[in-house]
Amino acid sequence: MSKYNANEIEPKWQEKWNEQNLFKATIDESKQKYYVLEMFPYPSGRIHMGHVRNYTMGDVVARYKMSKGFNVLHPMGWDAFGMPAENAAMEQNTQPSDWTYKNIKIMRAQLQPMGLSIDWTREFATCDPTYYGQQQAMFLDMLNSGLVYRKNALVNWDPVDMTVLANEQVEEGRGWRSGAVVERRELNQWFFNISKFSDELLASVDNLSHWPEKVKLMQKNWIGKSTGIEITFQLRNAPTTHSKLKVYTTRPDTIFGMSFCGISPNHPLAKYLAKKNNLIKNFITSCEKLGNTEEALETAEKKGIDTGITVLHPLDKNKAVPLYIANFILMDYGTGAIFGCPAHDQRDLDFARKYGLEVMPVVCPVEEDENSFKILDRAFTGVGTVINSDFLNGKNIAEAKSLIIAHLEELKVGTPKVNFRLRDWGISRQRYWGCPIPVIHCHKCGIVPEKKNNLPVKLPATADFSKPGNPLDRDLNWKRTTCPNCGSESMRETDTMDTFVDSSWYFARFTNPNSLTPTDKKSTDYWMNVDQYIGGVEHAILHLLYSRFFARAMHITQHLPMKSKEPFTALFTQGMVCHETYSCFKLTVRTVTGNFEIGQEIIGTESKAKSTIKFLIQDDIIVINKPKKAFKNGEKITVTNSKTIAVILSGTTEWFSPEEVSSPKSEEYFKGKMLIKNGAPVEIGNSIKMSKSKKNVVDPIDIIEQYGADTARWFVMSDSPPDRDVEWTEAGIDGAWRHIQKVWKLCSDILSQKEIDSKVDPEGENINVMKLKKATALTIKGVTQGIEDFAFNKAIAKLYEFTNFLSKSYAPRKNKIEALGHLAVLMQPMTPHLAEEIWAALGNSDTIMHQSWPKVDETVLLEDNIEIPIQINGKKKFELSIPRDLSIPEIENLVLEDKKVFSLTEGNKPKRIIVIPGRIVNVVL
RNA sequence: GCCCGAGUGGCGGAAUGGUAGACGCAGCGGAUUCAAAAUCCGCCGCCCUUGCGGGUGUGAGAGUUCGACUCUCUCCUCGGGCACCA
Repeated sequence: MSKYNANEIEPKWQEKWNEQNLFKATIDESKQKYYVLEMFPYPSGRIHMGHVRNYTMGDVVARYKMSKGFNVLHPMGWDAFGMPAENAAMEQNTQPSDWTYKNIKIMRAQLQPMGLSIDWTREFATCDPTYYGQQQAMFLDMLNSGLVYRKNALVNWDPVDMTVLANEQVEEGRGWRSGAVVERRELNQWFFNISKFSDELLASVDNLSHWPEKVKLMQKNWIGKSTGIEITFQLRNAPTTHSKLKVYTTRPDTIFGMSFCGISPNHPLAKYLAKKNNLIKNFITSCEKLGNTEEALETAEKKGIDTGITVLHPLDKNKAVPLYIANFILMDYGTGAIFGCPAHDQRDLDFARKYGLEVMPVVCPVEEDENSFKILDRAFTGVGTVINSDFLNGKNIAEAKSLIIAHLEELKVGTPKVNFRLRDWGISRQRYWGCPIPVIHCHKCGIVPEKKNNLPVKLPATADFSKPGNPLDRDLNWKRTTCPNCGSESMRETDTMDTFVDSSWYFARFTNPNSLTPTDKKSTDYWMNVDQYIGGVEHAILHLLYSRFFARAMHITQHLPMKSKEPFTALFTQGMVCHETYSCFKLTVRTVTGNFEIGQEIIGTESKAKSTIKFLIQDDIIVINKPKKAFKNGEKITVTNSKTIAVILSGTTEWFSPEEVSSPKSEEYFKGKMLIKNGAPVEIGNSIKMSKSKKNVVDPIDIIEQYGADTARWFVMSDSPPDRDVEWTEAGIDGAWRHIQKVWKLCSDILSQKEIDSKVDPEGENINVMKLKKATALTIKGVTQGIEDFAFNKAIAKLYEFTNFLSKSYAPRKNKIEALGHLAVLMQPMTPHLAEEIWAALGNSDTIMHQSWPKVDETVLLEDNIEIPIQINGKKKFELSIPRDLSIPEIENLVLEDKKVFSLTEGNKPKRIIVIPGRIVNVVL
């Protein structure tokens, strides 16, 4: 046997697996199914380390479950619609579909060498008409069931991508993909009625017992349930069409502290007033412009305009407060109107201070005196006693709330109400590369659903990207059609669906990707739900919430069984793959002459220079404004002209990839890393998520070519817990590679060992066999537990331990061979190729995949004597070997009679002795 | 601002009320080698001690307990989520 050559061995086994169709999943009612799914990739063109980690985790689970006897479904597909394909089309003069399918081909070829146990016969891309046609069919069913509707709505408009974004896709006022500042526009849009399920989606989060708490909490917060009351106020001096104002509040207990009311600039009353009053009109216009930049959003001042209308207090006939239009009130939450109680709400307080409105506290903190309690610049939002509030005085907040709600209800001016932060899901996108919304605009019949027989509504094969905007809208050939209802000339809907729709049901489609309906009952009944779903935490809200909604909608439209309302039984969110970054600070400099010492700290003499200049060096000048690193490295560089200094005019950070840097040959130069091309020292930055922009990427393909898939798989699973970020290091991957070699060498060594060893004492041999059996049992236990708990790093630690143990064992050859077989089976989920190779070397002709997971032999774990730690006053002093099944009093006696204990206690009688059998003994003095 | 989570050797981490530092990486010493690589053996928290051994130690401080990395409270630092949601 020779060195383990992954490049030969891995493809060999992959071919054998394929020949035998080992991973093809078929319904078998006699076996228990297990559906493991990793979030499918976007076909960007190359796989990255994040994929390697994600798919290795899924593969470990899939292979483990297979060997546990489950009928495993482990599919793969492509989340293939979306903007990058259109951008590529624009930049490279190609078509989105060509670009996408080419990328899929490349990425499939890149995934294949990883040796994943995937049923590739189920593969599909969401841009396949066979997939999105079924999506359109479901859309029609959902339209029919009232789960889809169209409305005129203020939407987030991304001016760069020229499309609408969902609220969830706007991050800090910018488009999640383009980064462009989002504008508000009013457009006619398609919506999924996700908010209809707000309560249910919220409530059933608690039943997701195998989801990370973190994700559940994020979903809960996102849905954002609040309970309160809707109050109707009478207005005075208002237009007759708007004599009443509805306001939503969660703090009706503070109603006696009301000092103004406010409505959103988009409120119908505001719009009405704007028609008559230019000041109001201008104010509203300025509000729409405001809040466009990120800074404006953060520091936006509370502004308002007095409408001249007064609001009557429902419980205090003498009280009337002004009605403002205010920029901080959202139209799409509650009623778009509020009552302001400045003492107990920071926003209201800011507003009141600005406009000189009354601030009267109505809740007094317990430790304060109600007569002297004053609100300064911070609103009081804590608990306390109600004051200045008529019949509510002296009550606590909860009591006051229920009293006032009952009272307002009795007066018929209030209705208890629950509100949610979650809005309906706007899915219209003005893009080409997405699933067409299958409806037709007929000038006679209005909006008419396409007939199911005519599905899929296919995208035109090519699109024109020479102009901005939606190519579908310009493609009259495609757009023109006849009304399915009356046959008259009409136009297709040119909006396509948000790509999150595509990924909201792909897991269900995998159960039968060839079905002529979205799903079929037999397949979903058998394969659903996803038993283990694995992906990035970045999808904690959007994708996972949409999928939960879709599963419900699919149940209502009879595409999924009742049991699939929560489609993902267990969820695991893996951490990112990180790498340290390498950068140089590249400067534009102006040279100035002067008498300066090298290394001297100087102040920039040019007024344009913003920062204090630290040092500088040499003709072509390296100036670094982060001096620590520069200085350490300073010795290496000789300054030729000490009169030349540089003044920083501007600087940019330039990033370098790991391939571009190396360590200096001798550490005498400096510790750290340098650029290979010119020896310049680089600044080593924190380890952060691998990203193209920071260039801190390691290409999985290079790694697999160099070390093999098993090494890469082993490395990404070792060391770091899977839910945490893992740092990719050269030393780490080398270590993994050495271990693979070591296991293979161990296999060779054991097999080439002679059948020995007559010299060995029979009793000694017996002890070695027992030790090996015990180690085997402990390893099986540890690895099984590790995989079951998603603690792959611990499973791997056990395998390291066992390998080391086995390589030092003096047990006879036949026992070692048996142990080696166990090692191979236990390693199979992580390093399947190596496992197969060992299994074959041991003389087996069948694949190791058919080998079932070993069981722990508990009998060998029981020992007659156990080592038990002895503590004196809670501090461990030494260990004592005692017979396993002694009773507590027997242990006590044994310990008290022990010489060491006697000397440590100096003969004093212990106050107490605590015995935890099998664990510890604590002697308390 | 609000809500979560995490802080353990030089590094990744293990131990979730009972022996702190499993396992890996890096480092150090040795064997092998003409030499190197590879491999193998040993050491490896910190302080004192030639050694035996002792002390100390899980972000800081208090508390609960026979016993705390683990539970409670306060604080510090880092990471994440949400952010005019009335």
